[in-house]
Amino acid sequence: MGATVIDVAKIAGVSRTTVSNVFNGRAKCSEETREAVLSAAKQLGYTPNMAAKSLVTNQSHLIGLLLPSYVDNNTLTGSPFYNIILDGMYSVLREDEYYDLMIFCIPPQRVLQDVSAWMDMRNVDGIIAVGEYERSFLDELDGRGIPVVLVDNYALNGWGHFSYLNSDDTRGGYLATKHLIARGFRSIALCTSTLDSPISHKRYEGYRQALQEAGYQEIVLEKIHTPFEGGLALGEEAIQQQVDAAFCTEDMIAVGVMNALLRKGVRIGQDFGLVGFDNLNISAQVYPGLTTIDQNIFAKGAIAAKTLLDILKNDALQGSRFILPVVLVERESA
Amino acid sequence: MGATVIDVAKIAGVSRTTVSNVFNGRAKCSEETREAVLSAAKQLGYTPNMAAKSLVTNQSHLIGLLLPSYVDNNTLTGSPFYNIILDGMYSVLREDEYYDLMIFCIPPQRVLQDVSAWMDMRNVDGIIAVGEYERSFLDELDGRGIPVVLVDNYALNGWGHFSYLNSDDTRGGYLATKHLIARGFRSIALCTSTLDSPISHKRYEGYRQALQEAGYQEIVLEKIHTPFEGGLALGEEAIQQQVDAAFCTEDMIAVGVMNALLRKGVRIGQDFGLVGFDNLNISAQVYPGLTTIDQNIFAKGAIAAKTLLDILKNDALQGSRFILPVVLVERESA
DNA sequence: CTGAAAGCGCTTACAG
DNA sequence: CTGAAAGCGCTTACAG
Repeated sequence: MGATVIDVAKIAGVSRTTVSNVFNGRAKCSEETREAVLSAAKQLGYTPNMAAKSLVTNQSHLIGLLLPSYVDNNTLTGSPFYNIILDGMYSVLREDEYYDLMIFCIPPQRVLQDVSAWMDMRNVDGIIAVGEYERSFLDELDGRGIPVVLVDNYALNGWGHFSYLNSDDTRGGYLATKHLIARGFRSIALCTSTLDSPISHKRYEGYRQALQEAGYQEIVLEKIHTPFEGGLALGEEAIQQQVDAAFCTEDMIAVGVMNALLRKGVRIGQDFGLVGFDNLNISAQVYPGLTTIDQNIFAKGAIAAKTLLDILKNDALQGSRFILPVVLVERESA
Repeated sequence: MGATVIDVAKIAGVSRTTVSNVFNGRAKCSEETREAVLSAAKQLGYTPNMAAKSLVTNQSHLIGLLLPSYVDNNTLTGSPFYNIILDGMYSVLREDEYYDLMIFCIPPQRVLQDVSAWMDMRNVDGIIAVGEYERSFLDELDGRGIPVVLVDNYALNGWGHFSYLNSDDTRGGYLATKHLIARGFRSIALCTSTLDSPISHKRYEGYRQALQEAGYQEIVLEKIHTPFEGGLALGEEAIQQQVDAAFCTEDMIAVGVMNALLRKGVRIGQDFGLVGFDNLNISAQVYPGLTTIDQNIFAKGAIAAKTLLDILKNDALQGSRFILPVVLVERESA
């Protein structure tokens, strides 16, 4: 609130250097000195000022979290995915009170340049970036020289400061489609926003592979929109095309499809098989429950944070690529 | 990235004071000097370092956001409420690139003392606190001398640095219950986690008032749990008690109740009337759609942020109390 | 309209 | 094991 290292030094009867040393465990010092400093600090309610500390050490202990934009600008609201991944990150950061997260939601109008200036201004020690970004922006990120953890980004290697974290998207698509086939469905559509997104494309590849193995035909239904609303439209489409099952590349799309079908009186699980991807809370909350691919988003957030912290503390190397396993969670929809 | 005020001064051929003046619009200066400084800054890619700035001005341009704990520690995942309110806050902060948010999720084990030290360390300029807190912690918050905006907190007045933001919870409870009565339901339960929470209690008061006016009996069903799981149990309870309608104090509870009832073959909307509170996205995504009380959470977040910024800029006074209107959104569940 | 000097609260070689 | 001194990048009276 006000006490500085000088106040503590005065009361403890030592120099500021010693106070600093005690707090940072730098130089050895006698046990008495240590205790004198600590008790003086406690008495004064002393807390080191990060701004001052940051200025001299050039470490802000701040992590920048980059989140992609959404159609309607409300990144967080758009999908529960972000909640969960944030909770995962905080679960790790909490144990390391030292590091704080600063979120940069990047809406379409906000030029990436602004974001860059922002990171300069706050002097972030590291970055976690979720989703896909322009190549030139990635170049710039890498150019900062600080560690970056990329989550759900399928950019190829070649940068020195990036580490990658993905789910096994292809396998997820494969497992989902295999399950629908095993359940006896024969006309299985893929419902997605757009296959232009690398992540959707990976999931599509798994879908295609499973269909090929079974000798079935692929039916790709795309609809660019916010996930739920897109799903609503895709549900109508699925009925028109007379497919009897769908693998959706996101749970929220599946929830939209389900809603559209229930409205038409289709019995989900019997007449129509539906599998999502993510295992968001909502997939267990709708009725009938949604069968889906669990990608453990919470762990993803935790691992992203852990990876970055380890690199910052020189406990890990940059450049790793980590792929999280996925698993099918069977509920009532297929 | 590296350029300092000195580098800029050198290139522009002026003193650091002048550079600082130009950037902060402090003293008047000739147009030529201004341009020289600006172009030098641009050339060098200069961005003022917040840590240094903060150290001398004693303003961090950091806002601390306090979020309450959840049963399972995963604050954000627990309810989509937080997404939306965050989006609302960011919508305001984005226009004011200068301010950043730092989130403090407060799980049960994290002593409030730690949080306090944290705010000291980061030297936050202001605080937004969502939910209820211990009286002693509120005392301490007020004692910091920085502005605090309390959201969904029903603590009484008496502190000098607090401003309050609430929804019209009582009216919401009243509207919801009135609606169920008008729909012809006669045995209307209130489903909630606990009436010990002031916010639930306010909603309960509206419920009670409406019932009294109609001469109906109140039936309070409580279940302390995460909202959805609690709702599941409350749904069972509602069937046993043979009530024919329920007003739930949160949408997520209502979603749980709905799930439990659908599972028993109850036709929601016809056999059973259900009204929630919040108007989360999920209330429009489940089938049948959930009738609910809209409290415009996005606006709540935006207003909270705006209120704090205005106070920080001396454009507004502390101590205001703002109550947001609520409105009933009719869907299919009642 | 512009600049020299002091200082914000801390850490970091360096000397003792 | 401990301390005096310089310095991190900025702003702020104050003088001119």
